[in-house]
Amino acid sequence: MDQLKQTHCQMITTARIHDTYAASRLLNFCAVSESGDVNYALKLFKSTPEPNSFMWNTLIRAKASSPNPQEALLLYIDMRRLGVIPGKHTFPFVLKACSNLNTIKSIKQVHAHVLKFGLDLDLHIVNGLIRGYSVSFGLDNARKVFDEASERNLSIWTTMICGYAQNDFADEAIKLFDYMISNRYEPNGVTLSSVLSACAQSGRLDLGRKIHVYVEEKGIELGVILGTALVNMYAKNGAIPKAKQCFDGLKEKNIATWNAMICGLAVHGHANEALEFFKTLDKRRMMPNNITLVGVLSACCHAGLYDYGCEIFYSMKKIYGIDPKIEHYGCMVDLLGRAGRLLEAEELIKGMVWKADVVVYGALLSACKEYGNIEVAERVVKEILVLDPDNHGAYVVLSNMYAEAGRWEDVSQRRNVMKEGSLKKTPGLSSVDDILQNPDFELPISNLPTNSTSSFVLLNENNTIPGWTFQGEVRYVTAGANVSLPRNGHAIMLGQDGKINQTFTANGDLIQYLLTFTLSLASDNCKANVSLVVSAPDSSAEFSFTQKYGKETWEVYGQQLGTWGNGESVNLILQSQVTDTDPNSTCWPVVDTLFLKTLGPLAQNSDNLLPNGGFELGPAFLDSSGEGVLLISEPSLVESALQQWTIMGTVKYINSKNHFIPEGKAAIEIVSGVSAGIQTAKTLSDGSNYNLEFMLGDANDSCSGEFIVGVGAGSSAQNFSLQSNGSGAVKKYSMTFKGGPSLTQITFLSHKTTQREDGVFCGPVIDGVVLRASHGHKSNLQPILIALVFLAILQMSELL
DNA sequence: GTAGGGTTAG
Repeated sequence: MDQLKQTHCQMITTARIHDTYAASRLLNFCAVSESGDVNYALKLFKSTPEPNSFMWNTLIRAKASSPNPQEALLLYIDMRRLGVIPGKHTFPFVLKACSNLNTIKSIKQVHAHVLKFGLDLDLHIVNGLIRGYSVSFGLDNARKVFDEASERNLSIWTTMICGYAQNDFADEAIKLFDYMISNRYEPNGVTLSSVLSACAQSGRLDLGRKIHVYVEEKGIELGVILGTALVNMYAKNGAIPKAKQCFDGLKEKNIATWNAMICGLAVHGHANEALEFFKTLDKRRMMPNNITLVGVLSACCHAGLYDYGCEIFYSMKKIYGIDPKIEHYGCMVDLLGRAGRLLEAEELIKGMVWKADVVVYGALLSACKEYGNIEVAERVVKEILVLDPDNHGAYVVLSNMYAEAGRWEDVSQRRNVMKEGSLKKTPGLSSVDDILQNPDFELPISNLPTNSTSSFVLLNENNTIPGWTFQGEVRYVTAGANVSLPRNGHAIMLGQDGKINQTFTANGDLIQYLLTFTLSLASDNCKANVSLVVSAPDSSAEFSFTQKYGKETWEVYGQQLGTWGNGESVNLILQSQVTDTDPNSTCWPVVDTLFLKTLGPLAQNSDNLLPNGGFELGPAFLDSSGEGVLLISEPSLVESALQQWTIMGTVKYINSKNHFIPEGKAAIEIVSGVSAGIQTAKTLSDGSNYNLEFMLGDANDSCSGEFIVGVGAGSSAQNFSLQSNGSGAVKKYSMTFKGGPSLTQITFLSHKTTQREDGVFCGPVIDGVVLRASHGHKSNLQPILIALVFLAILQMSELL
């Protein structure tokens, strides 16, 4: 800076300072260099009569990574006010500022400006947008930018993968990584750091190992970040010796590397070793940070080291200069709670400068449960419900505590409070509830023979099953050598005239109930044609095995039971039905793992005329529904399990956990071949132009071949095809059509039958169906984005 | 003359 100042003087005395180009070089050094001085840069800037866009960019860049990133945004606003046109270098810095801001969410407004200046094709800017949305405005938006990018490079893939990993969507991160590999991109160390983090979160030691081998084979340098990610991956997955080996082998370590080791050891019950590592930090002249102390305190919790934990907690400010944050208090509440010091824990929470959150209270509630302290638990539950009115878990814990203490009146009172809706559900959101009793038949029958060799025990009046009533031949099935069930355990076989039923009470204003369940057959060598009939007061559907739609011996089905209001009593009946008599048949239906999901009123989406065009609203996925949930033919819009769509043939409702989904968390795979598909209808204005957008893809389920989907909209029809190699691809299509006089129908029908190599029927994936009024002129700016621009300009002018 | 993506947490 000394030399720079001398040069600056020379430039002033020789009037060269008026050469804006030369002045900008001075500014650049001050603003960007490690040995620079941002304040000096600001003075220089202010003394420049007409700073050019380079100077603006440089200053915005400096402020974007400063402790006050909002100053970068204010500079950008000044720049606009003075009429300086931002360029392709401006927005990466402005977007960086958005990403670095913790509180103000400005990404959407900046996005609007990017569009306004026509810079949305620039890859650096696309990257900045994805990053910005990932940290502040939701992954769905980030993914939308990613999906709609005209072109992608490794950085963009990496940013999106990192976005998932950092937001705890490890499975999504890994899925996208797989997809990236299938698109033949070669990951580098930056990409792999994020993927390793995802492997650590989701227990993917297998993939983590492969990445380690890949890194070694490719000679990718194990720098401190990639090295730390690797150590963390091994440590979190419990491969402690391997973690240590990597740790020792790293040339460079920082505090994060040590934290990965300490936290990994703490989590896996090696508390004392974690503390040993912690004590070694001193010798390595490494300074612990707040995360280190979280690890140390949690190690103390796990090992019950009450005194040492307290010592660390009460001296951390003095010794390490770290103020205890809510995370540290969380550990302490846990530590005190485990030691039975519930009142002290409660006092500790009251004394915090932060507002206690659900995690802190949750730790205390667990301790209350452990020690049976109902008095404290009641106070804690009250606090939890203030913070999170929908927290059923807290009620359940308290209710169980009453039950354990024999306070049955309190139990039923609690239940009533829940039913009367002091725990109100938010409309439009779905929830999965424990509405049914014994829904997976794991509460055993009254006289389950302990050493019985029989896997099928006949129910009778002395041998009943909790929660259910039954008639006819009903058998209690236990998984074993000759019976396989979704979660092992138990299930119910419905034999001759077999029927089970259960009554539950609807709670909430007109809520729709969707049932998911698994169905298998008691013998895989079936002659007779037997089906299962599931019925409720307003609906009935018949399920039978016709084709193989998954690799398991059971299949998962979804059905809408009906819509009921508060207090209505619903009788759910499951019974066998013989459609082709064979008295020697042993081929009866076996049902298991029933799951009820409720859906509130349908939310309207302003930029899509079709509600549920993304198929996000449908039946629940079971843990065992890796192959998706089958929806059978249902011609009624009102009775369909897939909101707003009728079903032809059989379609599979698939989720992002187990399949490649073009958008959001769920999609439809048309599996039963020719003329199977989905249909919806909408009142449109007669003769007006509309635009229908949708995505056609494959589910990454090895379903390969040519997919042909016929799309009908009003009186228009068109075929769309996709050559699938079954590894997760998607194509976006659109078509225009005219609205009809009454209801206009929109139909997606498969024109081909496809089978996987293992014989399983499969087919095209449909997702992201968007219907919009078309305004005639061709614009690649979508209406929503145009609206966004106007909104943003309005907001910006308010700021000014 | 200016630019992008990464590790650790109750």
